[in-house]
Amino acid sequence: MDFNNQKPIFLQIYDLILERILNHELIENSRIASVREMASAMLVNPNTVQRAYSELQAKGILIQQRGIGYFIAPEARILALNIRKDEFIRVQLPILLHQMQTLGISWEEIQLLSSNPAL
Amino acid sequence: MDFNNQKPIFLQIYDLILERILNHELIENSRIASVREMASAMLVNPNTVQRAYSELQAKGILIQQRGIGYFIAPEARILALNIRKDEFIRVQLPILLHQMQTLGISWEEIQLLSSNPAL
Amino acid sequence: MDFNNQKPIFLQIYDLILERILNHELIENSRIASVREMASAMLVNPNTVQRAYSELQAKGILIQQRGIGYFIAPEARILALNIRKDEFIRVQLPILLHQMQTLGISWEEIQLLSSNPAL
Amino acid sequence: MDFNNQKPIFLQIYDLILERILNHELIENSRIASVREMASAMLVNPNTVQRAYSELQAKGILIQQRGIGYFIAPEARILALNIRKDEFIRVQLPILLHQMQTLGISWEEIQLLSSNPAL
DNA sequence: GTGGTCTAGACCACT
DNA sequence: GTGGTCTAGACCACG
Repeated sequence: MDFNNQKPIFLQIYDLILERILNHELIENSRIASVREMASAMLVNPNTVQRAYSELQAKGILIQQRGIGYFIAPEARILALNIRKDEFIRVQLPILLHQMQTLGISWEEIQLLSSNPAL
Repeated sequence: MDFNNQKPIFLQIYDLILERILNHELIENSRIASVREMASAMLVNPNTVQRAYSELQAKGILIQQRGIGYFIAPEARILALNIRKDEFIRVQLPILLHQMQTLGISWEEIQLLSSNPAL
Repeated sequence: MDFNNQKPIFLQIYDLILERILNHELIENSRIASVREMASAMLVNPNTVQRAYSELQAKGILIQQRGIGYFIAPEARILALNIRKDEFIRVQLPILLHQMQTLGISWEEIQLLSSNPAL
Repeated sequence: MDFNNQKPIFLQIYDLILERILNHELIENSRIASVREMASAMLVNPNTVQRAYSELQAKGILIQQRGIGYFIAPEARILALNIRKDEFIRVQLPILLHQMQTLGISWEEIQLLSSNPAL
């Protein structure tokens, strides 16, 4: 967690969970840490975690079981992939292309820069 | 101007001016519209334009001549290019690479997607 | 049982039993499954079933015979009908009427929609 | 506002605004009271109003203009109507039909009850 | 124990 | 002034 980031903490948590699902660190159908557990693990207020969980539930990534906790949805990974991929194509790719054009950078240059170990 | 965007308006103006300099729509050494002119043209609060101009001045893109107005710096275009390129390499490229990895997208796929006319 | 529903599980059980009495699936004066039996049949915490039974007992639908179990009250069906009908007229009908007014839906429209086989 | 209601306050506010748009009490394109104004008018915490506004924004009913406030979206009324109508057909109508069946109530009876002035 | 909501009060960026 | 986020702490219903 980066508290000095401009990105809201609840979104950082949201992204972190998405990432962990993609990484297979969080397994479908398994239970995820309770709101309170996650909050104390991340040194964050439970409300903040709650908000991240709610958004994930709204997207179908998490499923709440009353009085028990949140679970990773059976189809969470594919959903997460689609959400991320969709956002990538819809938002980030156009920006990338636009920048390449105005900055006059070619695909060759980018791939060259990408092989820089410092990244 | 997209006022329903999450990007601050002053940053949108900032980017717009940078863009216009790169496009040769704004010529080095020429005068740029006054804060008030720009503000009324964009239906925006003058404070907002002021902030964009100030940031551009801090980066050396604009030069203020007291009592006269703001001018495009002689070396504005090359500066603008460097600012953008630097930010691209330092910030955006690493994110891009990370996403490609977690989403399992290859350069070939990206270039394929990029040729989509909808973008 | 729909555990991903916003309706509390104990209420779902409560309604289910009422429904079965109205359907003649549960017969007056007969014994209903014990709390533990019902709980394990429904994969639910016994506390949850207990609460449903208690509410039904409070309304006179179930009768507890200590050490033996719960029984469907002799007049359970008529009671259930009245409870439901009363709640319908007191609570649901006014809401329905209000919605019809603000949404501009007429009785004819509703009856038309109702004949939709998808419902 | 009914603080002793089981329905969350933020949802009550959400519904109230929807209702006012349908009633033409809130006009499209006009500004709605600021979060703080609404909060003090309703004797409620600003966070609670904030949440209601956010949900309305997510549905396209409200539009935020940075630093200025929230506005009723141009197409707010039609959107509100659709949201409500959709929910009515998807959720409430099936329940109504089901109840009519189990309670043995006919359309004639309902319309008779509906003309009761006490409602 | 679980999550859901609310308040009070704070700090921030933006207009 | 505006909204957005966060914390701390409380209370509630549910299992």
